[in-house]
Amino acid sequence: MEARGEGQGRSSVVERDLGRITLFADLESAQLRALAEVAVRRVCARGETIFHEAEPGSVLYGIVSGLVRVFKTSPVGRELTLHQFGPGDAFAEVVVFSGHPYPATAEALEDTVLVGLPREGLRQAIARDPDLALAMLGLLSQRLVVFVAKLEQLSLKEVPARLASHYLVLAGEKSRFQLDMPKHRLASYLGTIPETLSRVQSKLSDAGLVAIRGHEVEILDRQGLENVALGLAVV
Amino acid sequence: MEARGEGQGRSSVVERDLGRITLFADLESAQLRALAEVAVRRVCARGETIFHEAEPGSVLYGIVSGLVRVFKTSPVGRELTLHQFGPGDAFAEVVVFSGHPYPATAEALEDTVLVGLPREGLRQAIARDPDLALAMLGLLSQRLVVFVAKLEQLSLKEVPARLASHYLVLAGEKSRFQLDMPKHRLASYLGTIPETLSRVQSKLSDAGLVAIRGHEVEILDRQGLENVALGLAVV
DNA sequence: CGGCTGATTGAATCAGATCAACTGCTGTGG
DNA sequence: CCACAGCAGTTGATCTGATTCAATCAGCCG
Repeated sequence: MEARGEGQGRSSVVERDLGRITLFADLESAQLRALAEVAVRRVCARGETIFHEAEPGSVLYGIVSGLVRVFKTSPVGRELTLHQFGPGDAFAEVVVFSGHPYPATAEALEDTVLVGLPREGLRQAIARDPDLALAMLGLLSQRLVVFVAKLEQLSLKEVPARLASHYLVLAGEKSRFQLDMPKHRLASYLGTIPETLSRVQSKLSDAGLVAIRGHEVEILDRQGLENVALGLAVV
Repeated sequence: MEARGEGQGRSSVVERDLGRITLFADLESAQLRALAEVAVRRVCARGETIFHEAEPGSVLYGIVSGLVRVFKTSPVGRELTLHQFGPGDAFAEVVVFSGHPYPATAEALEDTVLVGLPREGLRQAIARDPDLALAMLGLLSQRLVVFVAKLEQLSLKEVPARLASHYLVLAGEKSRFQLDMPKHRLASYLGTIPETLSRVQSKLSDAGLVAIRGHEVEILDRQGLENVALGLAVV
């Protein structure tokens, strides 16, 4: 449970938490204090559901610490992971501006501390501060770009191409990196299932494009991997 | 070609056009006039490409009249239609706020009149007018909701379920309606190909759920169709 | 040492894509 | 007015990527 102290004490804790959210990092301290007035702290245990798909609600969350997964579930139990968020990230912006219920389910993957911002308080802050408005628009646009890429992958690319691009994104400039989630979740993130992911991973290894040991991946043939990612080469 | 008249004349034409875009419909006339100063009119012939995927750019478009399709193309030539937009709609908001190049290609399906708003002018208008900011946030959120639904459909539902939901959306309360695009484009919109769409459509007809004559669809068994849409029933 | 979860492998199956042929409609030009 | 080119749509036969089901294996922790 949270401290229930009134006024200054509670508020300044939340204010500090808010400052850690990227979206609010550049706010004037007066703005931040105003937001802190309406913000609520929420602590979730690992495994806890933060909100459920189709549940009506109007609060945007920022992650102070912890890890959160946002996903959709099919009637037959398969899952599609839409995002995995860490400290500093904000999510569920959509319910604040669209009036829709939560379009997906959010779950805490670790013990997680959140700051929640209810619709009205946030809308007022945005109305008062154009920079915050633009920052929020940037965040949503960013999200849209990611979704368009995901749609393209799901509809037009096969699993090897999706996995190859994912590796390339994670790798960036480097040639070795760590997978940031267990493989069954990576499968759900790529819109497939663990068995298929496993087979595809072997194929990429056998083709000499990557080497995998546990959660560590090394890129051996970047060009080849890019060709697979673009669908130009088969594995 | 467009009239090239300076000042009042040209500006007021654009101003009238801007007022027809839903996003700007509620703007004060002073705001509208300011926007009109930076807006450019653009006329596209049927079949013309408005912008191409990966092309750098920074202008948001509103549709004064005509019809526009936004889509992604795969290396092997398959297409995924992301949206079809008509008069009053705005599109390509993403490039204004994210700095990314256009994430998809836009094509005029009919002779089309557009108003284009370059990044800086629009950002200034938004900074000045909180209501416009909120309207824009609402639009982007709306878009995100649509994309999440599309992602779910592509990854978790099979083609019959996608087609059934599409019918239900188009139908609304009514039991008869017109398809708003030719079938090959509907296929691309649902993430499949014309042959498959054709077969699935027959299945829905054979199961007595719908009746189809040309572009007119009649819903015969709403409950049954909803079950298919949810993936609860097979056809 | 069990027992659990995550990961892998194999065999069978299936939805959807591909390839190819054919129908029907519409508009154009001889 | 008919012939025919051309595109939209349908239908059939086949192929294939991916899922399903089942069994096994590896690592980890109590």
